[in-house]
Amino acid sequence: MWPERCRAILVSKPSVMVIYMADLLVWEKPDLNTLPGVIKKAIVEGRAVIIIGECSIEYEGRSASRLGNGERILIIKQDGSVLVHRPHGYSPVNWQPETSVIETWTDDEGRLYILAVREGPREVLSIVFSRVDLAVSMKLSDKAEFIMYLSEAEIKRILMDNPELVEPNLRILEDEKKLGSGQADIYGVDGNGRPVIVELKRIPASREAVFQLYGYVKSYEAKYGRRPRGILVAPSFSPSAIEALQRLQLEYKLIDLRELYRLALKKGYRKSILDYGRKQV
Amino acid sequence: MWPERCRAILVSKPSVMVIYMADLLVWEKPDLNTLPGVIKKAIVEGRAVIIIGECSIEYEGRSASRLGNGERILIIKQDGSVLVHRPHGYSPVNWQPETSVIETWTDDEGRLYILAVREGPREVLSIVFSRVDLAVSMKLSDKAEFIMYLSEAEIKRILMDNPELVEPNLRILEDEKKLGSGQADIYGVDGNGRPVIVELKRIPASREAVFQLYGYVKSYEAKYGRRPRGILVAPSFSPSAIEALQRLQLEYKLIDLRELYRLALKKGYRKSILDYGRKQV
DNA sequence: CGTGCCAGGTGCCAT
DNA sequence: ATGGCACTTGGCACG
Repeated sequence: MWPERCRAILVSKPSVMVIYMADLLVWEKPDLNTLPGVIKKAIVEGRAVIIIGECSIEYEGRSASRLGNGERILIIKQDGSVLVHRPHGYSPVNWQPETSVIETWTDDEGRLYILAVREGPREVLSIVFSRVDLAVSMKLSDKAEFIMYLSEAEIKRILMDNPELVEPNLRILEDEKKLGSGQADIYGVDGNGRPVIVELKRIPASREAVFQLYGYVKSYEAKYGRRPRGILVAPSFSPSAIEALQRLQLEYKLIDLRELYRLALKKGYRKSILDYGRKQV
Repeated sequence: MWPERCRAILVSKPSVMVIYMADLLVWEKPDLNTLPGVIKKAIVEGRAVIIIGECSIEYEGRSASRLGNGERILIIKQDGSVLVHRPHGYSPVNWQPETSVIETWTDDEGRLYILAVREGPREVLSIVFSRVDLAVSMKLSDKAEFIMYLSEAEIKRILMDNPELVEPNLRILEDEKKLGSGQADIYGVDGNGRPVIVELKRIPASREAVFQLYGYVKSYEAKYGRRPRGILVAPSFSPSAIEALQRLQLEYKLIDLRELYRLALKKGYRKSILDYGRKQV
């Protein structure tokens, strides 16, 4: 049933085991009393910890939550970030961001307490394990650079190199022009010398985006005494966005992300992976 | 150095091991060729998989990204959701939501490929492991109910039970009144019979919240021919929010989340955990 | 530190 | 499916 190169070891009752390798330690069915030491040592040495077992959770901070007993995966990273994952879904059910300080101990009944505390705002995450099936401690080395394509920043770069994609004869004057409390994505002048403010969205534009653009237009008008054109650039527009655009006398321009991506691919000589596993027709 | 109840086993060269328990299997330094079978079997049986090792990642979908070799933690959950975590931070560096379909194989050079593909929108996540230190497969049982306190929904419930916290003599008429494209949090009438629209924020209110409220007020006016009062209720207000409130002739009301939480505690007989680990003064 | 704003935002619920 | 919006949003940049 299992690949033949795997050996299977049946462990019928709780036991404790450490497999020691270069930088990975594994405890199977550990005595919970040993884990506070494991966790503290890991944190001191910059190691990450994974604990799999049955726990209950309380959180209190900006909000508050409670979760009864269940089997979950806990990850404590080197920087103090904590994640608790249930068996389903993308999001952790509870977590603590990286600035948290971790305390851990066991009580008389052998339960393992893990407390992740963060200040400003004060938030407390309390995890109590009644049973641990597996604990792993590891030092991860990961120095690779993460490269993101098609972010709003990259789209803006493409549009600023090719302003005719927004409007013919548009001349870019300024990137991230400060206006009022925020900053306009792109500022320039059109073929008739009229100032143009461009707000760019890489996702379908909602009414919020229109208000954002409107705020820049109003700030510009208040500052320079001249009403600029305002153009919302996005791959699509919600009905409420279009209604608001018309009401506030603003313009909009569709962009085709695929087209922009082809442009980026051409410039960067990158190969698409989107066809992986696609059904052959 | 380690707690004395732990046994340490030194593994000097790659080997393959399975620890079999009720519902948890562990492979240490597995031959990568065995892992596609492990993963496929896990998915079929509704088990989650954790793989720790060195991998590179490509993603393409709504955006696109690339990440070179590094040591990471991969989680594949029962529902097809995939998370890849680097050694630092709260967020996974790459992921795939729960609807993804997972394919996995190895190539001639023994590298492990894991492809998570999602449709609508089509997104492809490709993970290639060149080395795996640990693989875990487990069936997690977690039926507990997650209870969230102090969400906006709970705050609204408290305010609707105690409308005087918003304004004396306020009478609530409607919850989530549909107005235009969105819906106002609370709708009622004040002591003088004038309609009141309340927009509630559980976080510091920004200018966006003011525009949101303004949209509801305008929609109400357009629909009923009468300008209602608009009250923004929040724990604090940004300067730009206050400026916008005054410009648009809207009102605002501070709420004290702690006070509301005490109310909720009193009703729910819950005990705060915020004092855990706080320094004694 | 707060303020503003993007994010492959995610999640929930509505039509 | 799309729209509207809250979220312990997280994350970054900037003053």
